[in-house]
Amino acid sequence: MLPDLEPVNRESTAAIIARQLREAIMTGSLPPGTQLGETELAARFEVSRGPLREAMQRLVSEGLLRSERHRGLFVIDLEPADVYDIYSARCAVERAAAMRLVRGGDRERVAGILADAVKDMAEADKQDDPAALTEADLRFHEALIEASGSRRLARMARTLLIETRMCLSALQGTYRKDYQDVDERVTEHNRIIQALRAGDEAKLLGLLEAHMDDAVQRLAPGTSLYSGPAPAAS
Amino acid sequence: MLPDLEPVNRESTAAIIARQLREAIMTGSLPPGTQLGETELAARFEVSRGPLREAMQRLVSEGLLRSERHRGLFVIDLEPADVYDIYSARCAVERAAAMRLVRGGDRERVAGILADAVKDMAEADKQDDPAALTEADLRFHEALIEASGSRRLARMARTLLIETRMCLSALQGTYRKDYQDVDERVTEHNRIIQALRAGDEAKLLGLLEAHMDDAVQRLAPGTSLYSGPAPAAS
DNA sequence: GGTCGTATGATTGTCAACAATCCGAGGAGT
DNA sequence: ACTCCTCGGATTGTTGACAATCATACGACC
Repeated sequence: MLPDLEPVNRESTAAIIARQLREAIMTGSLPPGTQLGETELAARFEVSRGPLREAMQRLVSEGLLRSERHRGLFVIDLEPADVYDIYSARCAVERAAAMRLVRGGDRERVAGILADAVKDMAEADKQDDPAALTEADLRFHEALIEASGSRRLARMARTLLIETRMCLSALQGTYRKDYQDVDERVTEHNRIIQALRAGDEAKLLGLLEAHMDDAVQRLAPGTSLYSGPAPAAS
Repeated sequence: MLPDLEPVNRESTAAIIARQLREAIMTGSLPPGTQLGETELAARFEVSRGPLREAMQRLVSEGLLRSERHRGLFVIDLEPADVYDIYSARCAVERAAAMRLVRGGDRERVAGILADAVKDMAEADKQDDPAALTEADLRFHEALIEASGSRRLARMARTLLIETRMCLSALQGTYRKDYQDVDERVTEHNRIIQALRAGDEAKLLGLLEAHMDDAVQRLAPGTSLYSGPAPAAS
């Protein structure tokens, strides 16, 4: 009779606060190493310390915060080895998502969504807006995962994409100088869409791997997904 | 001067409780769908509801608990589609771990650890102890991930292995009847070790995928990693 | 001068009480 | 018999207060 209406299930306070904290960490409002003072944050969110602590525990279990007992919670700081760690994990997750899509998803619909993100990337490039470009880039990958329909891959990817943005912020200086390659980045994404449309799984996965490897080589010169983790693996 | 002594960093109460809750969910002491009454659990852990709630929020963010506001927290219940979801995610994670190992790990040392787990599997088989066999099986995969040295892969795998055990418990009936294939399972694991020792990445990854696919086909007859997710993908 | 001990302030960890919401039983009305 | 309303018990959500721990500044002592 009525169109399928889903159960209400309102969001818990901890979930809302956790989301805002994630956003703050991702955008750099809470830079790596920052201590999260409970009193101050609780006042800012206009809640007591209870719900705030619950939210922070979520981020601890996601690996975005590190806890030192009786000392406080700190935003994790990324070491060089984390670049490889993050991107190899992303590669695994996005590979799996792509496989699901090719093997049983609505490829054409997804390709359209992805194409929108790439269009935004090109737009951001034309307007010389690096922040918007990064945002569109991440949205591309987020959409790819989302479209796979896997709750678990989505949850993993969410954290990994936040950490990716943290990497980019931390290495912003060295990132800018390679900025001329933005055309190539757009092309890479377009080729991925093309392979998805064609249903060419081998090519799609290969392009994804190469895409991740490119990023690793840009962010951590001298290392590569194909040459294995750095000696000081985390 | 002194041998490298690491910072103390004691475990938080929430972390301890969270670990015990995970254990209880994994072993089936808290079956899927169970509501976690705060008063009762807090009394059992001999803490107040505060730390307990913090611990439970961790499990919510890991996806092991689902939260219904003003109603309570429940152990997730696994639907048929989750089998594919879990195993495809596991496949991705373990693939990535295996790649790291082949490309930059101490293959021989790891192979030894894995061989121990397989030996325990064979032992459990001889004594007709299915619980011990499952435990050894999971320890094999846990060790594989652990040896990869990736914090992120390890975190993902921890949750996935718990969910794997939940699947096995839920489908225990249909699992037992295929029990004659235990030799084959041991052999599969041994072949994986062999490929790892040889450093044959392509073979290693292929064996891992096949291993996961076998499990999917056993647990959810008619579906396969290679044929794509079921229509009602979660 | 340098090191150790001590006190002080601030922060985190924990708890018990209060408020808000949900669920079920019971009864009135049709 | 069925529906709706209401009420009571139980559970969750939130808060402020208290205890424990940590970091820093200051002063005593060698």
